Amino acid sequence: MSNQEKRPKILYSCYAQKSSEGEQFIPNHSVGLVITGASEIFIGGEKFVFSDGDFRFFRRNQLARYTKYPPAGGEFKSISINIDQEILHSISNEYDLHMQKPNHDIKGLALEANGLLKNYIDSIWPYLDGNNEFNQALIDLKVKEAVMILLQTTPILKDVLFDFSEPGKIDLEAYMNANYKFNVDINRFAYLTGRSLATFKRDFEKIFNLSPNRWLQKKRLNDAYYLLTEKGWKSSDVYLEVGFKDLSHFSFAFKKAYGMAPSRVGI
DNA sequence: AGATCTACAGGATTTACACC
DNA sequence: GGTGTAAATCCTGTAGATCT
Repeated sequence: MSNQEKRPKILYSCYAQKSSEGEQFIPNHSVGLVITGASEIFIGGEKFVFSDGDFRFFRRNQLARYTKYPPAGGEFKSISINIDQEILHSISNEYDLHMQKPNHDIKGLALEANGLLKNYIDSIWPYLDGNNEFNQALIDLKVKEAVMILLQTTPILKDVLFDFSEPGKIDLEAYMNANYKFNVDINRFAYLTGRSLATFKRDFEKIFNLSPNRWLQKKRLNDAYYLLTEKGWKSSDVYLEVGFKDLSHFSFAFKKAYGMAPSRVGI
């Protein structure tokens, strides 16, 4: 029951803001290029830095926190190609390619900027402006081409690309403590820890004695309390940092938990 | 301006029940 | 036992109003 969301397979991003931060769930393997600007990406304790002309690969099923920096007076530009499971399955069947042994060490990779990749990206350009005008089969071929180039230039990725396993039942306590700041829904946490929604909630209750959302909010409010009292942050800076989406709800929840409004706690 | 409160839709949790 | 589903209930996220 992996929830397939509709996202374009070939994506051109362009940001002019001073620096943009965010967090994102990466559902599919992706390969791409930073055209101008720089980006920092944190995935599972690892930090990746990419800038102009760097090719990169990211493994699927990961939570990432990123910051994009446009060059002085310019825009951050990048291209990424989403490699979905369907296409990988068909390549696996067609060319009899299979994973030898699972490689979980690779979360992301800087790829060598060779001629194959450069020419491939050049050939992608026509696909970027005409929105949905392109035949799906044509786009699928381009994604397929990307996979073949990756296999040719970076053979170790074979054990990542053709790893079709779903996330196993991993240690819930460790995973949640490492990733609770990601403001993603419970369904996703359940999938990423290898459980159905029902089992996830039951296991969660056993370990933490709280339902997932209550525990998440307690954790986040705890962090907020620390930042407000020890670090002297303003509540308008804190609420996003700890994973709340809205200042009004943050102050409401905070007051309910600590008995006073966040702006009064630090004093 | 930032901070707080209120009301409501939709998402999350609880409860109950069927399956193996 | 452990597991998935459905309905009722509860709660969070959100917009807009109000306060400081």
